[in-house]
Amino acid sequence: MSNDTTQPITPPRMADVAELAGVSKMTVSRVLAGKSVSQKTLQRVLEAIDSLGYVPDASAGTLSSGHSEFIVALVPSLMSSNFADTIRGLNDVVRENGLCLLLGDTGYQPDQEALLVRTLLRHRPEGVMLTGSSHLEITRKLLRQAEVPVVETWDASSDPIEQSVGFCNAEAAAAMVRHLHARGYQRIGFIGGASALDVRGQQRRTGYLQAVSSLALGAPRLMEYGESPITMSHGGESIGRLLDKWPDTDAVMCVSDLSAFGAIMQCHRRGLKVPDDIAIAGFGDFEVSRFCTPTITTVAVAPYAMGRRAGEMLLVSAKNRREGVPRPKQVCVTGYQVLQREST
Amino acid sequence: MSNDTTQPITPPRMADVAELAGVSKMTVSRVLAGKSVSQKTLQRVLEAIDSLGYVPDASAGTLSSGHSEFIVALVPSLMSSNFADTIRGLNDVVRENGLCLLLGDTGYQPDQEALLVRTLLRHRPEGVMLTGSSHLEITRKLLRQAEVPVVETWDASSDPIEQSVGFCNAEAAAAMVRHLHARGYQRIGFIGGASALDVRGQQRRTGYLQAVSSLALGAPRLMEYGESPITMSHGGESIGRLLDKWPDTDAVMCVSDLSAFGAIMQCHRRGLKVPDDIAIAGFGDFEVSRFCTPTITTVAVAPYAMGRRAGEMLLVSAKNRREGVPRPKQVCVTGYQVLQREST
DNA sequence: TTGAAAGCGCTACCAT
DNA sequence: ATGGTAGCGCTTTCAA
Repeated sequence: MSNDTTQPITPPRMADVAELAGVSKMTVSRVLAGKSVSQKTLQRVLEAIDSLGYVPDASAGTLSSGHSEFIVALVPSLMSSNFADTIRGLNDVVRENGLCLLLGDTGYQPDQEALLVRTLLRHRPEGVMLTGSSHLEITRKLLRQAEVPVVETWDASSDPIEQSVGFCNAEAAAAMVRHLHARGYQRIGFIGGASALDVRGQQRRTGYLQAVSSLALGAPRLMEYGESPITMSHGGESIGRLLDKWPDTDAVMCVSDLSAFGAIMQCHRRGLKVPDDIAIAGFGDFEVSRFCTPTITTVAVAPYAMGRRAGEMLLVSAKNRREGVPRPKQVCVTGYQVLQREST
Repeated sequence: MSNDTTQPITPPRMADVAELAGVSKMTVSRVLAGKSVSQKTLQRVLEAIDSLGYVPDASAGTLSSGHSEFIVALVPSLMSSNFADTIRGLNDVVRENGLCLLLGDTGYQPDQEALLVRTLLRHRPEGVMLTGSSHLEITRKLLRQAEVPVVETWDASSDPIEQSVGFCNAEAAAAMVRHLHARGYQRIGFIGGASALDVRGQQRRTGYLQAVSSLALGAPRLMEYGESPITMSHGGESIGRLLDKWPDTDAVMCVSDLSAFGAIMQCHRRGLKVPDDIAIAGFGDFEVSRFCTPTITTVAVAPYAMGRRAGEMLLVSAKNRREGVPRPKQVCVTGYQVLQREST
């Protein structure tokens, strides 16, 4: 009968490895850190680690060294493939450098963001990636006091907390309006969410309004409806409302490809041809916009690249902090591109 | 001229708070843990915390208490909205209970999974969520040795490492084939990825093969092509190949709604009507399948619910571990449902 | 190349 | 209700 005790068995510690290998803890520590030890010692230590199944305790290491090897990332929503791509880019860089990702989902709630920042700062991350440039003052204060490297993404902020990587959402949306106008459309509407918390959506709306105004396209045709995150169902409902209100609309730009797709499907059901009866454009270059019929004219941004860049900026900044090098504010403006496809 | 020094300022520690409040560290610790202290003391401590901007150090707490308050989650891909939903469900539960999510992306690579497990185990998580039930022996061993609560998701494993929550992918796929057959389709094909590493995709293929065999539908029409994660482009290319090989196919089931969508769009381009000329079904009930034209017949699973359930199981298991209560193996089978829509 | 000692910031435990 | 003491398991620093 085997001794099947259930009481907590403490996992092996570094001292156990040291004893088994016949060396001191320090030597084991050096092996783990990849520092130079003699060939023979290395061998013995590795064997001991292996035979004990030793896994170093990160909290002890962090406490002692002052380096957590954590990067925190906060996104408004885990559901959007756009933010997921940014996380993926960040994670790739983070993993390549042996760090870990601590993820938080703010649900587009600034107070939730503040709460997450406060909670996650306890782990003394080496860097924090935020989404957008709009944050509560308490959030900024917590970050400032922690002196932690911060990079804001998805928005080319003019006054970042520290660094930012992104584009101007208003400008990109305006570019789409100008593009539609250049193709001959005159009565251009906009479909977006009703939530003021979706700052990037609001910025795109602002860009639309500015472009409509400067092109003298008449009164704006603004349909704001539904909560973020914007989904496909959003587009179907919104286009109906917009056309009810302004039946002679000849083109619509949507705050997201997802709602553009929903809008197109709804038009088809209503017997409207896209783009012959009405043109519909999206934003974000989601996968669906490349594969649906008609393919959707959109604005490509670079979510994955933003994530990677954010990771790189964070790592440089973390290094500078360790070395006491000053960290100037920095804005990295990424490009966007209007992609003309079949829907306009 | 302000004293703009760049040298690292150590953040306030608990002792600083204690001193300012005129109490001992222990009292501060109790306040933070929400334990009972006198009203007056509480007030003073909270004020001190606030005025210093004190943020407790999690690594010190973890080292001392033995509790990390981390939950680790490993997914094959951050891009799939299905896995993102599971993460969201898990994260919601995790956050509701004040813990943090450590996220890892295995890229469908078992060795990457093992590496992540090894790395993340250093943080002594209170629980680990894995995707699928197929893992390297080293992964299982690391997890077993750590005695950490583990739950595998997306697969009703008959022999879980500890717990599992999911459904039988083969059975669900077979149910779809039977559904198609019941609607009168006879020459049913299957489109999936070519990668053996996508275990759930392979299981669905197995289910297809079993159903085709038991229904005596003749030789299987199997098109395996492309790498995971399966995307929309996958479906377009695969359907072409499948129809080239077996032109009289009357129905196709795809390993994912995304490839089903791609396949349908490709059919439209070829002038084939769906479902009149060919029926196409998907798997997973992605958003696109509810909104495209025709809407796509699919198998709904419950990604978000699986994530939540996994989180709950993990927390219970973590509590049991703390209290020395034995943790029996446990399999939670979640449902699936064939949704008949327009595409079949 | 290796080792011994000190201590990182917190919590458990036992006093008072 | 509150405080003192003793570590948690590592890395840093200095010495050999």
